[in-house]
Amino acid sequence: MKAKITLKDIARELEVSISTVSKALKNSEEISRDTKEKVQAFAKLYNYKPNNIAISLKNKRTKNIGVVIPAIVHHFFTTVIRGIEKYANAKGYNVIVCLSEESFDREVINMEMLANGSIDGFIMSLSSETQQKGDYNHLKEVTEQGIPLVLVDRVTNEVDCDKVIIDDELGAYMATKKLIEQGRKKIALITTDDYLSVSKARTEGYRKALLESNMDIDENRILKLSSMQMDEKSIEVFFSKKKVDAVLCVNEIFTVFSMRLVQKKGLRIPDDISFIGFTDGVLSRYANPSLTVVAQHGERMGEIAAQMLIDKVENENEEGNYQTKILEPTLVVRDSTVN
Amino acid sequence: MKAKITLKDIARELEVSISTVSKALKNSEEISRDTKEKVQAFAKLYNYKPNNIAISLKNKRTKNIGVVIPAIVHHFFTTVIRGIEKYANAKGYNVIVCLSEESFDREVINMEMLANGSIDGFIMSLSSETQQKGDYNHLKEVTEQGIPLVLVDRVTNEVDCDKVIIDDELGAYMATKKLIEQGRKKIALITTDDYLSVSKARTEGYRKALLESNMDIDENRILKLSSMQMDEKSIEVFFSKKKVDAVLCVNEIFTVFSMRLVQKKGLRIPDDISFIGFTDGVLSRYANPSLTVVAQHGERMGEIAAQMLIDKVENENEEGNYQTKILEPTLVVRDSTVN
DNA sequence: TTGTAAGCGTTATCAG
DNA sequence: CTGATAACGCTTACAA
Repeated sequence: MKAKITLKDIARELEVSISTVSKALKNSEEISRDTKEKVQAFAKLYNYKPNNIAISLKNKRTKNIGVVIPAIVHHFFTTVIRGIEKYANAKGYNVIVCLSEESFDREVINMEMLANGSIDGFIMSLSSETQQKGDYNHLKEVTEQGIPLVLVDRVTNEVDCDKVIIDDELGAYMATKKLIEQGRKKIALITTDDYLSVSKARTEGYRKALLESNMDIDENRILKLSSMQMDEKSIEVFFSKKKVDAVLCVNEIFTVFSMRLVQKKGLRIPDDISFIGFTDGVLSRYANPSLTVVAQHGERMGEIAAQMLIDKVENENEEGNYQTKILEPTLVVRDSTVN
Repeated sequence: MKAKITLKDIARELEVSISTVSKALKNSEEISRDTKEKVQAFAKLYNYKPNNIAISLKNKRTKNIGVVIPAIVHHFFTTVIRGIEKYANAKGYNVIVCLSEESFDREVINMEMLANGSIDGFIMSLSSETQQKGDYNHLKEVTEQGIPLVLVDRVTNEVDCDKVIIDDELGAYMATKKLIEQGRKKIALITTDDYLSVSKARTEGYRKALLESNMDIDENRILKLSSMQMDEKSIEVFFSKKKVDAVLCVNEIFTVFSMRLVQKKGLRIPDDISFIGFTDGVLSRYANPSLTVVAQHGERMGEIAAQMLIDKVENENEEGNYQTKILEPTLVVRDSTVN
């Protein structure tokens, strides 16, 4: 086992000073061609690589960005991470991922862990428990410390920082409009509790589209479920009681589960009943029939968030002056709606 | 903006030395009750938290573990990460995730980036390109440097280190046996190129089960696809040409896609044709019909890997002496097979 | 009981 | 052209 070699080691072996080695490796003008060659050759031979930690301490820059998200077994978040990784890596940054698992406490703990010097900035999406509590002190603290923060998808107005979201209201509006255009009269909405910022916006888009078409909103056709776990029972009860000819769901899983349910009852999709979901993931693509969805462009969101963050990290002058980037959702039409 | 406070700041304000502050905060016996109280109160007031980077430099321990995986938009890897996070966080470690995106070069770059002091150890799963090339020098290098490494799922014999895998051969064997027991005679296998360690093992399990039941192996019933992208065309061609009554696929996507295909041709699942896939993810759970799968217990694998790694990190004495943990797969029977 | 100093690996400033 | 020194923030012998 050959342990990592340091500047000191090189200096000792070559009988020069540490600073000479440091400069030589940086190809400094100050150092003679001779010495530089000697040092560089030696360094290459022993595969010298500067120690990141030491550099971080010196520069007060870690080149790490902290990502705190509620869950990772969700296709959407997975694409966001991918986008972040892509941009961050290209810029020489590493991504430290922490999962809050929808828990407020875990979110706080993770942030504190990272805020003590481990990262240069945060990208995060709020846990549902945090949104429910409405307690954002942990976010305010990091921003007050001057650590840049970018909120993605699940955001709040209570914190001043950069944000990247998609226009969820518009997405739901587009989807609902689509269903109306296809002549659907009884359009249901399966969503989660309103404290989730995105669900709330989607519900509004749904209402807006109905109102605009002079269709009345039947509150009985709106099913609100917990965002924490999959509540299959409630969905079953819902479909056994309500007669609807179209359904908009706020995520893939609700949609696919519902589709299977109504198919078992003998309904044909999209002939008897249409479905539109949110998130353009594998579930949608490979469902049977394939699912029409509102695509959220998670990867793009991740990239933009990373870009905004790294911008702030590298130009600390432009503090304040926060932006909210709103991406347009896209309707991806597949077989669960009439074409 | 109140920037982070350091020991130095506290020392200056309280007019004591830095080491006194350090000791006081650690409740050292050496320090008088008075001073300790004063220092601790002040520290609490200004919310002092030690700087992780400085501590890392001092201890030569980062409390970070590096995870390099081929992809994140794969349910299986996602569960592995979750398992790693769970154990690592409980032990006070952060997880730095890097994606190789199935590319050898990205794998190498990421590892080099992290190996220069950013992490205490690696958990990784080989990219398919790496397995194809068979070039493992980047892994050997880190182990030679004394950085602990745990390989997960996609492993190689060429590198001496801890490993966690599931018994893929057994999984495929169990699945195939199941199909045979149900009276299936023409069992197809949809897999990926053999250089992927897991695919190879699964193919062997499939063969073994057939041989054991004195069924002959029709090579035409084995379809090998690229592991890099989803090759829908080939699957379509395959099913248009072959008559089979059961299919074992090495992942969820192949399975679900195939199921939809044959359903469109009017076949009924599982009456006319049965399906078994690998990976117990959302796709399987919410497919129609729900999918019988070989569960790989990714989360458990992640936890075990994290445990093995942190063990090695914290007891560097027990170097060498590598183990390979082999988990048993489980057959999760759902509706795509006769029960 | 408190403080000084060295060290972790680098870089930057300044003197030689 | 080269090297000593200080500094980043912290810990820990060792002095005082």
